[in-house]
Amino acid sequence: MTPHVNPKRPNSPLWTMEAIARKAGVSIKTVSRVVNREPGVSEGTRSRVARIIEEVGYHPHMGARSLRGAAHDCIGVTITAPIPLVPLQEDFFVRLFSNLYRIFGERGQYICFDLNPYHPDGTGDYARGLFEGRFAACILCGPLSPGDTTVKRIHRSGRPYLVFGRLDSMPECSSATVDVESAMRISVAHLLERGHTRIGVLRGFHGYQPGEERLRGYRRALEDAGIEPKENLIQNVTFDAQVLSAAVHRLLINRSVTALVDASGAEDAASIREGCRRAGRIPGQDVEIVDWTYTDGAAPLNDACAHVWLPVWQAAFDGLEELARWFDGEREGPVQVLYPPVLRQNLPQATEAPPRRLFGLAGT
Amino acid sequence: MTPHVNPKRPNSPLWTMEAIARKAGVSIKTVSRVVNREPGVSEGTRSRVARIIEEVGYHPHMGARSLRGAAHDCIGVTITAPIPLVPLQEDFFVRLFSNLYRIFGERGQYICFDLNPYHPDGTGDYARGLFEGRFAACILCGPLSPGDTTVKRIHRSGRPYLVFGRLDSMPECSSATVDVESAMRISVAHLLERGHTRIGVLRGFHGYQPGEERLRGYRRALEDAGIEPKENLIQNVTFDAQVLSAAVHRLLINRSVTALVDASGAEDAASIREGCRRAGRIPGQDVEIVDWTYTDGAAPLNDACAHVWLPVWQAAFDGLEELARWFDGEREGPVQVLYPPVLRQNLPQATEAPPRRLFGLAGT
DNA sequence: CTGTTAGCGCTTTCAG
DNA sequence: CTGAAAGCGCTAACAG
Repeated sequence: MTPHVNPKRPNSPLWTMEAIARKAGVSIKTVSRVVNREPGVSEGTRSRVARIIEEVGYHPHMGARSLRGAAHDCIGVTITAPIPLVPLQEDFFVRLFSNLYRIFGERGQYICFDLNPYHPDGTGDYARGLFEGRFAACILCGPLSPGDTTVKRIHRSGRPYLVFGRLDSMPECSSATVDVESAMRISVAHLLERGHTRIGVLRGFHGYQPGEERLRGYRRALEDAGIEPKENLIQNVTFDAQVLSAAVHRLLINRSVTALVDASGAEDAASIREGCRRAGRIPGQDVEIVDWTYTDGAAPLNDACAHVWLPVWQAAFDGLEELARWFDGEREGPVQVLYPPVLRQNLPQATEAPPRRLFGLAGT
Repeated sequence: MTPHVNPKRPNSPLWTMEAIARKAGVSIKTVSRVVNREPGVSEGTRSRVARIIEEVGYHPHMGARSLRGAAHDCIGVTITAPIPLVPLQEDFFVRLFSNLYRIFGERGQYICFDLNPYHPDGTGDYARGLFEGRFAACILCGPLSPGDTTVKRIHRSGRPYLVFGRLDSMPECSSATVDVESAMRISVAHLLERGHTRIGVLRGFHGYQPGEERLRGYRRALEDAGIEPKENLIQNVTFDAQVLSAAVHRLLINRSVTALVDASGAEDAASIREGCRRAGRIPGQDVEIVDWTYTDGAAPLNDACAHVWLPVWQAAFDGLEELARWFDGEREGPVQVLYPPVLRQNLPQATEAPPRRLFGLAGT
């Protein structure tokens, strides 16, 4: 029943077309026709071959098939930067997954994650799944480095892809994101209007494109107001609670700094508050804060004077729909979804939930 | 620079070993040696070839490689039943994913989901990812059907796999789960001790193995007490809120039924409560309820007289660790993790959170 | 309607 | 140290 298994090749297929063909007394090509529902096989032969396939649980070897360059059925998700720099919120991830299932999974396509393409020996390449012939399309999560060349290679390959972010050097990049520069401009402009001149900034994604966009927005806002940008008021931060509160402390210990933009992207109110406390400052009283949020109507920090909503999720899910249409040939690539940020004042007080990071949970 | 691209094969590799070999003026085998870090190449040749590989962004084609039966690096997760029958809670899924990342992803392995292997034409097979040569190991989520033969094929293939559940007809099955039969026995026994004789049951997973285990546990408990099992007191339910409350209503409208075991697996307190209300009954007063939970110390239904904790998550994550060891050859398969359920009384009152299902979120 | 042949990109085996 | 040749399982192209 079970054909010969070669101990030297533990992962070799249990059944091949050739074995099925022999069992059915037909040629390999006939089996191929049955498997691929091609015409040119009599009903009798077809059902006989189909029954054997069903019986033994034969499946065609996708490696061999893909070697012929046929269409794949695997959607890849990859991470463009080391995990600690990618603040995957649980909520976002769950929604991403749910949408991927609805758009691709329901038709039987595989959804494949390449979470850590960075080999210790430095041979990492976040697009490897695409170039290894595994992914038919690719979704890039996380910030791009300004000097990134990988996404250009992806672009040139012609395969459908989508980046949740942009790249200055590559306006043609297939992307779905929010205008971060504008978010910073309206944040700073709002504080300028309220009379502040020395405005501290918590700037996330240093060394990556979204960090650049934050910097440009800050400069533009001050230039527009005729003020010389003071870049010592910019603190580069990560998503680490210690780093965040230390940065807030460093900025606010200087009492001439009367306002703060939380553009960390961390949505971590507790750490901001802790930094204020250490500096002896009280949000809403002796320091005004504009904080950024990814959820409309949700205020990570209740005492902020305004919130800037970055609809990154909405952009991402719209982008996925377009990516699917590109994949299906219903439109051409690249995808270009860009949402404006929205400044909101007077949000209702809310419970300040701590951020829940996907990869902080391991072992629980 | 870019080699010839055949328009008839849009997914063909952009670079092959042959192209790299030609560019470097060496043979294919030498390139292969460099790619696979095999000895037998001079340092000069190696670095020259490596530089070209780096430059053009060459990656070996995994289809071609797997054709030779080499080890794969892709861990598959598949669903053993149609999605509506698999009550994937968001929390569970997030933890599953996080653990998969920690165990497999951090070493650079791919994690690939086959969420909907059920083709409309009936050719579905939840193990396809394994037999197509995509997965090196496979994790099976969801209940198995008593007549399942697919898992036997997986078992015979010798590849590492893990089922979050068991199969009566296959005690050797690699599994990590909780003793559901025992959960039902202690649930019913507890209510018998409290003087109830007509005990209603909400039984989930009808037609699947965990449904069978529930039934057996119910029969055993009554037999042990010398009571004739009355199977008309068993209501088969799904995870649908309407179905749940209707079943509760149907059971409790008969006032001779004084107790209820919520073995739906839905953790949906609101629907149970709604069913009681419709039947004019008050939990804790004129009906005693034992409800099942997947989280220790969390009481889905506050007015229950007892809770049975099924540590399915803990079993699952322990099982994953063992699966990884099997995968690495540090132990032999199959994995056998079986946790006992625990009956808890007097849990503190908690906020009754509604269940959040992973695939109920699509589009948001 | 059915079968034969060549070759996809890679690794294994064997020769230099 | 390096390379040539065979063949993995499948599909495209071409014969019967």
